[in-house]
Amino acid sequence: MRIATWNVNSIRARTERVGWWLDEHQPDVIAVQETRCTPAQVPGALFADRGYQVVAHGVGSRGGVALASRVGLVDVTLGIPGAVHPLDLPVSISATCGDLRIHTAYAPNGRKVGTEPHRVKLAWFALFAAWMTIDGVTDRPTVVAGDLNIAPTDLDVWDPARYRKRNLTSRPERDAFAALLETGLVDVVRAHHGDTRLSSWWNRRGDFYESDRGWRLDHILTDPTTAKRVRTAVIDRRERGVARSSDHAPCYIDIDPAEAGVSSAR
DNA sequence: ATGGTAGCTGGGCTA
Repeated sequence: MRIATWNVNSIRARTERVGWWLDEHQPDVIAVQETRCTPAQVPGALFADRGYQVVAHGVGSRGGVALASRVGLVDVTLGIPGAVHPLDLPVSISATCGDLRIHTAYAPNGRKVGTEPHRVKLAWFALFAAWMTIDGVTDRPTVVAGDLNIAPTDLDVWDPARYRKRNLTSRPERDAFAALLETGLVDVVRAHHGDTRLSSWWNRRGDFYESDRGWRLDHILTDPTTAKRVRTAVIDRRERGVARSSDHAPCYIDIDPAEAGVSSAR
């Protein structure tokens, strides 16, 4: 089972690249962030022609998420149940795909430490973590995949000292990320790459990609039992270097089948 | 510390 996540920075501008990538990498489920369109504007044939069901959430030209699956797509929840302004953001989708509970999110960017958008970002993380607990992340095979807009450690920033107190890398954001993990989730991409520096996003401006000045903002987390079944975890940085592609690289994991007779419930 | 680009939108904002 292959689960992918990709911030495409406009699904309409990226239809050709996403189609190529789906054909090449054949994910069973793909979580998409920054669709930058309404659910009705998501190009349906992109997914339907390849056998995927798709559900989307978002309000228009900014943000927006989608979840596409060819192994089933049921029990869908858009956003976080019960969230109220300013935390009722259309930035997450939860659904059951085959035997996996999948959550995708495009976390608020936060813009700048100390601002109102940054406070909303931190509060949204607390609420999202609570939603993960309520939905039972440790009770069934679960994957959380998306652009969480946090570089969780110094290994996830090209120049940690330069950005230590800045948006994406600040202490409060890293605490928020750690609190999300404390609901019972494992950062399986980091777990598969040891202490190597990793990036999933490179600023389009200047030569950030060419000089490998990037940040790891896109994440795939699983419950501990599923984490043991993860065979590979890949950040497809090559795709970031292709003409007319997104500023984020696609990421995916391959999950081995559960052993017969071994329950994943704990 | 600043500037650089891309996308949506039809000027400026967000990332």
